[in-house]
Order: sequence, then structure tokens, then C-alpha cells
Amino acid sequence: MTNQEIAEIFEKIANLLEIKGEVIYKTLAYRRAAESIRNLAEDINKLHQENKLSEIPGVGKAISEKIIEILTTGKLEFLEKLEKEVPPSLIEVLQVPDVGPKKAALFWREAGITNLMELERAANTGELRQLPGMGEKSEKRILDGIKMYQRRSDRMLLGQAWQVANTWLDWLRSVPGVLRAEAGGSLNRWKPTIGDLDFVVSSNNPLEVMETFVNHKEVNRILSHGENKSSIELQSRTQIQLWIQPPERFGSLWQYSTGSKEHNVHLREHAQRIGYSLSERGIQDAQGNEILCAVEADVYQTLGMPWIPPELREDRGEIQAALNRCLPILLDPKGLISDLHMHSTWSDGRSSIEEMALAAKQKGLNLICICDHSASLGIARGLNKERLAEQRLEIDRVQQNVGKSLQILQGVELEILADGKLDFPDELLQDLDLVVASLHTSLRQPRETITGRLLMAIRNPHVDIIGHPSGRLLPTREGADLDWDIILQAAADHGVALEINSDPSRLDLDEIHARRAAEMGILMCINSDAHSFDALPITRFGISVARRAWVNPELVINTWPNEKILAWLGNRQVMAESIHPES
DNA sequence: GCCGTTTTCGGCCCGACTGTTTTCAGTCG
Repeated sequence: MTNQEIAEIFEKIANLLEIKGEVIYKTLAYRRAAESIRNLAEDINKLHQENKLSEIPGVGKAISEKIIEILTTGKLEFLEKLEKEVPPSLIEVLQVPDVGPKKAALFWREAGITNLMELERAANTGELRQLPGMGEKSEKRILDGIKMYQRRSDRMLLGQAWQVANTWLDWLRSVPGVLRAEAGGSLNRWKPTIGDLDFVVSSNNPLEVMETFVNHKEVNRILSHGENKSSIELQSRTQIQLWIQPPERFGSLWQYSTGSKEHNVHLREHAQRIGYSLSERGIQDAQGNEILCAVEADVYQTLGMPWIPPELREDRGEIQAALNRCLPILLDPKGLISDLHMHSTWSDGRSSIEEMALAAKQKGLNLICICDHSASLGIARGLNKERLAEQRLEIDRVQQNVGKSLQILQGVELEILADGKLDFPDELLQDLDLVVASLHTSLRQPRETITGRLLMAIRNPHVDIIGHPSGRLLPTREGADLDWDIILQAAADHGVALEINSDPSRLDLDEIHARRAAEMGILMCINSDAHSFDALPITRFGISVARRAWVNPELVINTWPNEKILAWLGNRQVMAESIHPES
């Protein structure tokens, strides 16, 4: 049973209890526990063995007993009983916009509705409007909501979301009356996947700006329209929300809209403890005096702490850290000066080595490494020994052309084969400047097998970096079922760097494991894995993973000067020569 | 059900918007 599966069980309990009408704080407790289990870096089975379940935030006596029951018996009597009381198919009804626990309970108890299909039928026949508190408009809203739910678009990937968002930000900034426009929500926190887009605007003419916003030419439907807040659905099905406050309240608004919800709840609890009340409009002290916050830092300062960077605002300890004045130092988005994994036309890239090098130089990088695929990845036209030798000549030629400000290394993205062997023999590997070893095939092997494959790569002294370690593909394909305790320990023991692959559909290591790796002092490497020259800037997304994972910049080898990287590689080379892998 | 710089009991975040109501409940972020 994985952390994810346990978290889902508690989420389900929370939903069912809410419909049942249990006191709200009990359901909140289950939801909070689910969220912190989802964010755990360590395997919950291990925490159980070590008797540390109650150290998980939000997990007390009752919930840890339930976790133990699930882990030891594979089921939970409490949930089974609950499912007999409240039909679990009602949870789907909760997914419909404007339907929450109270209405779901009303539909179920008063009209016998237990699933989405029955809800739709009741709305179509006009049965819903007969219920107390319901009317014609509510009925129509629910029908629309069901349609929206059924055609809902998947969460967008971060890269695509920023593209769309930048277009909207440009437009918003051109609207008369807009003094400032910024992205809020999960986008501003650089979360790997984004649901809706959130924007915040400062303006002294909110009505006028809102009017322009909801009449934008791409709007399909207006979901809500007020003075401070409006929400629209585009023809593309993307939903956008806009908040507006005057400039003197903009800091509070931006802080509020950036979230996360959990961060804000925790922050408000803290505010309350020290005698303040916090909202998107400002802060009130105990006497009811308003403290206006024009910038976000004012909000945090009033509450007795330094400004917390948005990427940290997930309620994963950042508020306590801020209060203790020990927020982590985060990687500067401009701090990457090398990129050690990119492709070229020599395998499946679309740009020549020269084009990649020129773009890298233009971007201000000091060092790049061309890592085309090794032979066995046939679909990517992987290189063999002979073509690698030819490629070395080409790299030397390009190096001459681009000059000394950019150093070009020759590496390889080495295939870890299904049986755990590496695609190239050691003699070939030792001639390369750098080796990135990656899994691309047979990712669904059982945990022991696939962990063993990766272990063999980590233990090979010629391997410097493990590329996109889990192999996940967002938003759909989960990563391999790795035993992370073993993998991370091996990486630490062998001084191998783990890649944070910047491709928006990978972002792998993910932030959970990157944070754990950082705590263990493991080296990491943020690479573009670019397949064309114009993809080099995507390292910004890899940087966001490192920031969200609290990674100390010193552990990120792309922040090192060339000499330090070359010395690190050199040391590994010496180690490799002194070790006989078979002995 | 959880939790403690006021607490081991008694609290537990805040405001905007909508629709159905004549003052508020429900939902959402």
C-alpha cells in the first residue's frame, strides 16, 4: 500500500463524513492528514515499522491506528461501515461545480439521488427545483456544471500554463485602469500541473476592469461576476479567475491568491494566535484597526516573519521556518551556468551541435554537454562506438568555432537495459567526458527488479548522473515503482548526481524526492534534456522544482564554475580507474 | 480528529459571490 493510496482512503473518508453531516472539524482533520501523507517523502510502511506514524503532521492517535489497520490487514473497517451508511458514488456528485456536501446530502436524502447520472436526470425532469432552497437557476447551474465536469480539461502542464498566462498578463496590463497585473495561484507557486489560471490586478476602477475582463473575446461562459472577483470559462475550456483590489491592498490580495490554501489557513491560524485577522483585503488588529499591505512582504512582516517565496507556500514547514528565521536559501533562477544533458541531430535531436552551442552561448552558459542516446535506443537513432568517435571530431570543430567562453563536453545518455546491464562497455565509457544513465524501457517491472537495475547503474563508477530517475511522464504516466530509500542511499554513497529533468512533462526528480535528496546531501543536476536549440530555456522549470524542494544551491552542480565540475568529473574518473568493478 | 509561546479542553480561517430568500446558507478559493 503506497502513501498515495493511503492518502486517497482518508480523502474518501473526509468526503463521506462531510456528506453524512459530521462536524466539519473532523472531516478537516482527515483531509489534512491525507494531504500530509501525500506529501511525505518517506514510505509510510517504513514510518510504521519505526513507530513514527504520529510524527506525521495532522496524524494523531485515531488516524495512526487506522493507518496501522490498513497496512496490516489491507482494509479498514471504519470505512467499510461508512460506505454502508453513505453511498460512495455520491463522491462523484461532489465534483460538480456548485455542489458541495450540503447539497449532495439534500439530493440524496430528499430525492434518493446517489450518483451523477441520477442527478442529471433529476435536473432534466425539473425534480431538483422542487427541493428546499433550490430553484430554476440552481437547477440550470447544476446541469451546466455536470456538462463542465464531463468535458473538464486535464490539468495543464506548467510550461503550457505559463505560455497562456503570459499572453493574458500582457493583455491585462494593456486594459485601461489596470495599474499592475500578476499571476497568482499554483502558477505563481510553479506547481508542476495547473488547474485554473489565477490573476490579480491592482486598480482604482475595479468595475470597469471586470467588465472588460468578462467580455474578453475568448470567453465562453461567465461563471461569476463581481466587483472584486470574477471567473470565466474560455472556449478552450480553461478557467480563469481574476481578483481586483486597489493598489494599497495589492500585497494582501496577491498573497491570498497565490495560496496554497493550506499555507493560507496555517498563516491565518498564526495571525489569530497573535491577535490579528488576515484576509485578502488586509490585516485587522484586535481593536479592529486595518493594516493595509501594498506588497506581500508587508503581510509577512506584520505577522512577524520574513517574506516567504511562493514556491515554498505549501504548508510543508515554511511558516515555522520563517518564524525561526531559518528559511532555506533558494536557487537563483539566473544561477544555472551549465546544462549537462542535451541532444543533437546525432541522435533524436532536431538541432545540430553547432546550433545547440550557439544558443547556449547566447543564453550565457559556460559549459554544456552533448548527451545523445546510446545505441540500443533504436527509435532515437542511438550512437555506437564508431559514430561516437566521429561525433567527438564534430564537437572539437564546433568548440573551435564558438570560442573559449563556452566549453563543450561529449557525454552520452546511456541506456540502462531491461536486465540492468549498461548499453556500453566500460572501455567506451571511460573515453567520454560525462555519462548520464537513464531508464527508458521496461518501466513497469516489479519494485525489486527495477530498483536493482538503477542500482547497477549508480554503482558503475563511470556513471556520473542518473537521468530523469523515476521515468514519470506528466500528466498521465506514473514513475517506476522504485525503492527510494535504497536508491537515494546508493546515490549518496557513490557520489552520483541525480538529475532534475526540466522537461515540463517530466520534472523528474519530483519535488518530494528532491527535497529528501537534499536533506541527505545528494548532488543534483538541473538539465534541459533539450532536443532543439530553442528548448534550452526550459531549465527554468527544473529550477522551480529545486526551489519547491528547498534544495540548497550548493548541491546543484550546474551552479558550480567549470573548474569545479571538471574536477568533480576528474575525481570520479580516477575513482573509476582504481576500482575493478568485478571484484 | 488534532493540537498547544493562553490551553491537555475548547477551540479550530476569511471574505466574495450566487440564489433563494426577505436575512442567510452554501460554495469556492
